[in-house]
Amino acid sequence: MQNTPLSRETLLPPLAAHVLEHGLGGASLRPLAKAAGTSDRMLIYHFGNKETLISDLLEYIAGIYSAGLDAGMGTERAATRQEVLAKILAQGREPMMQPFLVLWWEIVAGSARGIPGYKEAAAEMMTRQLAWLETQMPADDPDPVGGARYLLTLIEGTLMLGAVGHARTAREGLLASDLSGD
Amino acid sequence: MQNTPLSRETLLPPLAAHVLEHGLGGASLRPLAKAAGTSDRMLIYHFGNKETLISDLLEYIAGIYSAGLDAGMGTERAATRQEVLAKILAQGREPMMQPFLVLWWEIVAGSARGIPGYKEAAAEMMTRQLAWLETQMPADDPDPVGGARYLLTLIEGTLMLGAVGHARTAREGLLASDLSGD
DNA sequence: AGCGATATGTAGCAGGTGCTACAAGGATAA
DNA sequence: TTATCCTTGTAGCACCTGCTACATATCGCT
Repeated sequence: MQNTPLSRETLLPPLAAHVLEHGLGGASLRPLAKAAGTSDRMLIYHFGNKETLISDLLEYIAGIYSAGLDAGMGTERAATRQEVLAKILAQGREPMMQPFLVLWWEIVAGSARGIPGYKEAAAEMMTRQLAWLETQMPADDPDPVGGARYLLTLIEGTLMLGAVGHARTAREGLLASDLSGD
Repeated sequence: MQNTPLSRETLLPPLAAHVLEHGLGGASLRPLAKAAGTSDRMLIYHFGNKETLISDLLEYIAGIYSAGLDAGMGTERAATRQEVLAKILAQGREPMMQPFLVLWWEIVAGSARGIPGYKEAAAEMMTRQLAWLETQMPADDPDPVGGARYLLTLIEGTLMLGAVGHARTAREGLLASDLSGD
């Protein structure tokens, strides 16, 4: 009956799609299995238990995210930190990114609460974003490494405020800063 | 048997304590009721359903948080933005604040996902924190309103990075900024 | 052809979920 | 006293939870 052989590799993409749409918190085996065209029985068979399923899934999603960052990197370099910031925040406002952002806060929450697998995935994604951000810094930036960390802090703060309906607060805060870097 | 009459008001404090310790995600009626010394039956009776229970609880917790901010406000004013930032981040590192922070990310996640009641509570808490932050700005700050928004963005970004194990990244980022304000 | 390993379907278990039906206590008002 | 309303306890329902026992089916290998 099945056309494609079942394995972790073939299962993870539809599982990730389901989680991106419906979230991690309410993700239970039977809906997940349905999204992957299988049964809960098979998910347990291939992953052992739910906890490692979620861990593997988070790792996989972190991988997609990293790949997406690399792919979405524009060709021309920004000239100022403001431009870098504006470019990234604009990217975060794109509809395509929304499910990712929503899931992201769930991962942060799980990480803060110490749920197995969450902190690893979250830290991995942040490390990747930081590395990517360093490549995006202006060519003449006096301190690209520190600047990237500074911008990352501002970006995450802005995203958080946006998530709770305070996008305007963050925008006004950024306007009130100069971002000069020295 | 019961010494204190049951009502929303008497139920909310023990419920909030339970949620601060065990989180919102896994909070189900029977454990919540047990923490409050009642039965799930009574929780439904007094709140109607679980959704309004959680909404009321979030509102109540937001209230505690605001009160705590007011109470925790030091007497002497900081002289520079760096001092304000350092003071607040030090406060966020206190053990007493940890359950609150952990819960906070769950609220942010719920807000981002649009779960009823979460966005209201989160926005309320941010509004309060912003107002409090404005009162904390240095007396000679050139732009206390914008500066408070800027600092709030930095604070939340720092807290988020801390939640995912990147506290050091945020610290280095803040060192690389000057925070001057003009 | 026979055999063992891998893979999958069906059924089900023990426990948890939000919520409700029903009855009964207790206070209060007539 | 009787009637009424507010509050509470006991059972229970229908469903969902992760996971498992058991029986097949399918495959490569000898």
